[in-house]
Amino acid sequence: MTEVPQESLPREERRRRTEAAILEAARQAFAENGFERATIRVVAAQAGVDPALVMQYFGSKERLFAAAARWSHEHETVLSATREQLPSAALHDLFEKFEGAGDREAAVALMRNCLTHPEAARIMRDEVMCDRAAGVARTLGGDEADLRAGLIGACMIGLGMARYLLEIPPVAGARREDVERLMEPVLRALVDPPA
Amino acid sequence: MTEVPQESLPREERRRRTEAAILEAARQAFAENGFERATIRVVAAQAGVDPALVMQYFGSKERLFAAAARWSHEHETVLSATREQLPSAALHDLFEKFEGAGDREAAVALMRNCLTHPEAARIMRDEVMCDRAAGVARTLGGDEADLRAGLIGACMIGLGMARYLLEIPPVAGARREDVERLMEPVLRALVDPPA
DNA sequence: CACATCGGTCAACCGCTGTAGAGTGAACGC
DNA sequence: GCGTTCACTCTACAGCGGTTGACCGATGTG
Repeated sequence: MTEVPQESLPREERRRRTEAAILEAARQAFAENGFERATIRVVAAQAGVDPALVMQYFGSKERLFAAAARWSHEHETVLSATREQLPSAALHDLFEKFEGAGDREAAVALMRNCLTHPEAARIMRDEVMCDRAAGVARTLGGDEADLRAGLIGACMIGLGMARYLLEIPPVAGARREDVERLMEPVLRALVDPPA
Repeated sequence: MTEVPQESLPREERRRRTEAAILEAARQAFAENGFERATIRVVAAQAGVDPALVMQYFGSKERLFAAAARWSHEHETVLSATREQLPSAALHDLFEKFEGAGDREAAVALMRNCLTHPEAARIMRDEVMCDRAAGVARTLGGDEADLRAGLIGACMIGLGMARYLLEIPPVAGARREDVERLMEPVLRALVDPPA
């Protein structure tokens, strides 16, 4: 967002673009450096704007973060998947989130901060994990469905962090298809636990 | 570490106890609030000591963190396990680390900060994951051994974070044996990948 | 006992960062 | 055209937090 020229645009459009520029800069900063190390001043500079304007638009750094770090549930397939489809659906959702077209930065921003920022932790626990796990548990059925669904979520968290945030070489460097092929049976062991 | 009385102890012993008190307070603070939110002042107060003394002992907040957040590899069994034992060995190591006798706080401190603190990320990636994964890969053998070992690590990271840091209810509240029983076949799917 | 040493404290500095309030010039409605 | 509105900027405040250097009193040593 290095200075998009906004000369003589209608006010409404101007406002929307500025807000979008700030949000994008914020997502990038929060995703890259984490909440604490990301400063309003850097966000503003990246958006080509005065720091005070960020406050005017979002009120506080906390609220800016809340607006920037969203976990979009659209295009997710895991909740409408059958037992059979569930493993590949879960993997597909993760890949799409981080390698697909949507705003990957927002997801990274949330994930990067979920261990150190209270609100990010809450969203991750309640909205991303618990709600979804409850739906998955219904699909699973059988004994300990809640725990099995939670463990599926845990594995997905681990895979996401290892591949996209920690960037552990063999996991981050592998081709998507290879990871999918190897992980599918892993998740299946939680869908259909052996006796 | 609320005020251990140290009247009239030999200097050397006094020094050791103070250093230990600071380290314990630091581990707790870093584990609980993360690097940025943990302040030298709070650490010092918790250790019953002046903030300046912390600097005198450790030089800087960075070095204090490096001293506090260690991932002890002692008592780990995964590297000496056979293919057959590997899944339960990995789970055993994780449980022992976080529920066993050793200093759990140091491990939590490292894990909590590995997404936002550069040095913590480095340790997690290089020392905790890569080195161990290389050993595990040798035990595994076969095709894509490195990737499979990395994915085992990823699952362990996910399990650890979900259970001990994010505290996702079904995973955090489950009994250790139940998690072990359900996760063992999960890891086995990476040890002996189905054709 | 006198002097050096060392654990420990006190007070202060200084840079950074979130935040607030007044001000400015261009777009808008009449 | 003209006053109003609104996006936006400038400047400044205030608190926090890492870090420092001078200082103090007890412990050790000859």
